[in-house]
Amino acid sequence: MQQKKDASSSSSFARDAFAGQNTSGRPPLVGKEIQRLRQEHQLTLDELASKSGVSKSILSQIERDHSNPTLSTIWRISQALKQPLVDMLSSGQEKPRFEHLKVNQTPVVSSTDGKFVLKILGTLGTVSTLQWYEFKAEEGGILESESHGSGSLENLTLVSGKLLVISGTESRELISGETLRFLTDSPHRLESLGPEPAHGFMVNLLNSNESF
Amino acid sequence: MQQKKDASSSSSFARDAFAGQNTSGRPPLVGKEIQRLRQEHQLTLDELASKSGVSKSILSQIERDHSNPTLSTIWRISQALKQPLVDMLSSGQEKPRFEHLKVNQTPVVSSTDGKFVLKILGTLGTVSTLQWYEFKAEEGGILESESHGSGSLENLTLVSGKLLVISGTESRELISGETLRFLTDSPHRLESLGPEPAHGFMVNLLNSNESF
DNA sequence: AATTTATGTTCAAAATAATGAACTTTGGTT
DNA sequence: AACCAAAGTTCATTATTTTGAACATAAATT
Repeated sequence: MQQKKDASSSSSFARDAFAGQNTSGRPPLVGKEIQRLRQEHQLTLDELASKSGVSKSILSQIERDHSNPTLSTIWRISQALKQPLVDMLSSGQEKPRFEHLKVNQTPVVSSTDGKFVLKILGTLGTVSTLQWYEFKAEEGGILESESHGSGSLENLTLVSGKLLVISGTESRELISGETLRFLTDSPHRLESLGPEPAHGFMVNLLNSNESF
Repeated sequence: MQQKKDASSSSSFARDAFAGQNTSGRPPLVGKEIQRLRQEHQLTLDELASKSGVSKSILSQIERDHSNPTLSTIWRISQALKQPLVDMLSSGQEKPRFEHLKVNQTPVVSSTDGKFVLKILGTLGTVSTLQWYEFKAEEGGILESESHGSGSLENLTLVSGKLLVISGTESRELISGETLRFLTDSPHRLESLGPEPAHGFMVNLLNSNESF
């Protein structure tokens, strides 16, 4: 008899996890989340094992965080549970927690030529992860932005006018009433095509560079 | 001499990746992305190895997708590169850059008398903690809402018209261009005072105390 | 060109994740 | 309670990742 595997594998995983120069945080513990999802789908370990192609024994250990799964293993599980891999990993981590907003002074930012005006309506989050704006731009008004960091998302709704949106190599044209959601992890640019002034709203989700 | 490791480990990783019942897709290939990030940070394999605590030999293999890294390994690398783990994984799988909602695809909610129209522009959060809207209400249009849960916050910006906001026992009158922020942990009510239609924008932060 | 230095790749061994079978536990039924 | 079936856990083995050292390759200096 050997009490080797489970007990020691568990502790060695923990050691492994904390190795290296990293002082803060730890690798995501996906066990709870996987178990939750599995139960939500009303699957037994055997069923998930056959769906995912991952053995039930390792599933059992992963759910209890007694094993340090391989990328391909996590991926196969996420596929079987129809859950984006990325969501599964981030779920264990901190959720955005909301804090109270400071008084809104509605600061205004405008392009150098004054043709593009941005009104900051609100900001939220400990690391300013969310901001929303109203914008007005006369014909030819341009707003150029740097990357907001990987994973950042911009949500544009055009109330009136015509707007050209360029992000990375792609571009879209928006007409009145339309909404566009796009990644802003690369420089991007908004241009009012006129003839009537563009007017709309924008909600930006900035990806904080927290551990996750 | 054995030509085992690199050659066969590569192919066995591939086999592994496609095993199981999953028919479509494949696990994210993080190699390219990791290499890109490392070079962006101007790090050598040795340097990244010492920063991350992951041996340089395995780094070399991971960058060439000759190994199927462990969750903790990827995590340590992502930490050293100051890159959210989740971003690193999703970078391989192309996400649509744009999501373009045409006018008629934007979900609309309206009051029974049709005088208050709410356009849902976007939602965010795995537990739907954030939503934003555009609204238009002709004179007399009323929107009644239940409590959104304690700690929930509503952010209203009025573009045009006049709006009466009642939350709990308090009430405020908003005129064009103003922004109001208030707690919605009790039933509340918006009323367009006219004569011109009220038009504005709303960002709601729902405080979800879900158990996870 | 030869020598050193820096960077990346492969090797052999050690560590551990993954597997299938055996075992235990849980819940329901007679 | 004894039995049974279903679900989860542990066991022994195998397959792979991970490691540190040796090796190879490229770049710079003499």
